[in-house]
Amino acid sequence: MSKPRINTMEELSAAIGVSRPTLSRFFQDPTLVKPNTVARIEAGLAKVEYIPNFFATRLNRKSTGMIGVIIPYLNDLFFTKLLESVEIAAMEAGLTVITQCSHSDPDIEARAAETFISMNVDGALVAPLGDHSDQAVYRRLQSRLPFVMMDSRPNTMQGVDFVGTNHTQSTGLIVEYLCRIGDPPVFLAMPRVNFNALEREAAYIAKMEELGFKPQVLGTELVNEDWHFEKHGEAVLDAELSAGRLAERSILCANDRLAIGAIRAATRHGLFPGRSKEGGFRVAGHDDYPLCPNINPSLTTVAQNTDAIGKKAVSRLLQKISGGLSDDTPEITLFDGSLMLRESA
Amino acid sequence: MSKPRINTMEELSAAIGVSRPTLSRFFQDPTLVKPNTVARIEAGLAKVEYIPNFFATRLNRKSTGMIGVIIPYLNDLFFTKLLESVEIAAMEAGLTVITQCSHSDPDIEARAAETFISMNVDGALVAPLGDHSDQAVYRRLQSRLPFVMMDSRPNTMQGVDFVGTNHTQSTGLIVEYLCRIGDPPVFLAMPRVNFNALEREAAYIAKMEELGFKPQVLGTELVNEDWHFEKHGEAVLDAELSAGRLAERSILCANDRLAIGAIRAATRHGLFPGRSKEGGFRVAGHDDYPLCPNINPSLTTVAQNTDAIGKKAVSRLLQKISGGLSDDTPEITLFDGSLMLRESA
DNA sequence: CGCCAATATTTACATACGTAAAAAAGGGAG
DNA sequence: CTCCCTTTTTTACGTATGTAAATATTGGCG
Repeated sequence: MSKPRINTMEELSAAIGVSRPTLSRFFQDPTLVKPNTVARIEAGLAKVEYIPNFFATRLNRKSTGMIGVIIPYLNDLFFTKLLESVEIAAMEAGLTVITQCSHSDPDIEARAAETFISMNVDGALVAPLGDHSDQAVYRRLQSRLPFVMMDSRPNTMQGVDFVGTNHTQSTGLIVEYLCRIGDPPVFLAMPRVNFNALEREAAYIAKMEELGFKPQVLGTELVNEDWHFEKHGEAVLDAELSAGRLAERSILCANDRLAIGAIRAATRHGLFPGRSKEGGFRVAGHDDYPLCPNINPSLTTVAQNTDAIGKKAVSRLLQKISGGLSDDTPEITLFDGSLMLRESA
Repeated sequence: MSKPRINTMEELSAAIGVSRPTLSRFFQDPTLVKPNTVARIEAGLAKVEYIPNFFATRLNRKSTGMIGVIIPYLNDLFFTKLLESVEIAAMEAGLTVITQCSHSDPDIEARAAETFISMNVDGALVAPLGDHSDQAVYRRLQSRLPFVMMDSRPNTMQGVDFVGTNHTQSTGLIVEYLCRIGDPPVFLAMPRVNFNALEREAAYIAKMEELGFKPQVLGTELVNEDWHFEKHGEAVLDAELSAGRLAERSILCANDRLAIGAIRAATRHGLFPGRSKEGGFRVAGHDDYPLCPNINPSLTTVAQNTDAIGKKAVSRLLQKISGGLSDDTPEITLFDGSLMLRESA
């Protein structure tokens, strides 16, 4: 059952009668070794238990075959979807992904960056924490590694490669839809924890003005710091409804989690958002959170293409790693959002 | 702005006039070096940019200070909460966590295990994939590393350290509650993707029989493999309600995501689950998914103590790593669930 | 001023493997 | 059988650090 365990290539070399450098080449790429020898090595490996040491193999290589990924939160299905897309794309490219989560803490984010540097990762992918994270960290990563930002981008980081959503388009899309089908929406803003919050808000205002409507933004004051979006949305809408406002309006929420809270507040006030009845009370969100189709009513929203963002971030990082770029102009890729029409608006 | 970059301890030694072995000890623990020298080193470090190489530092140590964690899914807030708890506990213990996600794929899970072994991690924490994962992988990890399983445990892995929830207690608790306040519940089972599914189902049956009621289990046939719990719950309940059954019953769902789907099906049939009206239609879940308080109606459920599970798993692993265990009897720790009374039941 | 203990440095070797160059072996063609 | 080319082995050094032992230095104290 349990084969003899061999710890080093040296021992393995002695055990199966093939020289260590040949073994080294074999483990890097078996095609570098004659088929005859490959067969001999594989026969030998079948009889013992040996795994090359991860650290030792990477210590003296120009490339470690690893990339570092930092995401700000784990308890958010948006980042989780993004991470999944990144991990799968990286795996297909043969890279080992080292993931670190900032857990809402800029210090942890900074430490993660140092860890990546000390690991000699080939590159780093970062979804930033928000406006309270230390941007020196990003600059430092950028100066030392192939580096791509995802999802949101500090406005002081213009010179960096970035992959995200075109919030002007995506927010504009749903504003236009809401205005076309019914009353122009008010905007339930999210706490300004990151830069997308401001972009969406600005996009809402711009589109409303373009259509000749007066924008109205609610809930910009930060209720709490803890990303309790649902509670925030619920509290803001509850206050409005209690004051006798908004009961016949359309409400565009800056993200789906706010919308989930808003719907809950509405229901408690006896309102059931929906697009069935023309012109009535409606709620829409942004992001296409995985639970949107399953809540009551299912949430009309605009989907971010997390899959495309993750894939593109990895492929762009690979480009920068391979270094075959004629110019090093930062590339900004923004994917369009797509309308997900469901019951709530 | 940019300090001279120094890549090796050797260079650093030359640059600031302190011997390399002293620097080595300094980076491992500054208290091993005289305060005077510490000050000299820190003054030197302030003038240059240097980070010890992660791999080199770990190559020749008995302990790498790293633990590997495998979780089966990323897009599930339960695992995400568990991972968060684990990461924070590990961080407090000064460990570097290497996280790998199986992405529903036993092959990926197996590869992750090999990666951990090749990295010489000090120990591994695994939340298994379910009944289609290769249990040889777990045995292999167990034979080579301090190893603790979390969340769910294959019944063929009895001799392993395990930390999870006492499903007999937790499920019993909510069954007892539902029976006490209203009609005895039917059980909406989850697709049998893991071993907890069976435990909860068995616990439901046992408690019902203990209370003198006839158990009734629905939805054991696997609708899909993809953990689309919400769709499964919705489909099963929709079928029942369409057939004119269950409209006045209480429904205990094997987990909250099923319950979310069940509530959606109910709402579409004009039913609004709640405990306000005694004895009417009710829906309850299991796990205390983060969104439970925010859906409509908010979901009555029984909370798994993910925080305690994560902390305990880490501390148990640390015990095994330090090796100060008089016996090596596997330890099974099961935390009780706690009732979260909300609107739905 | 000299001694002792604490600390630092020197020296040397270890970790597990990558990599390059030179030497040896093997295999096929003539 | 010999030559030539390919592949493998040998040899040696490199990667960045840990660690142990011997030696040197330092500081405090009598």
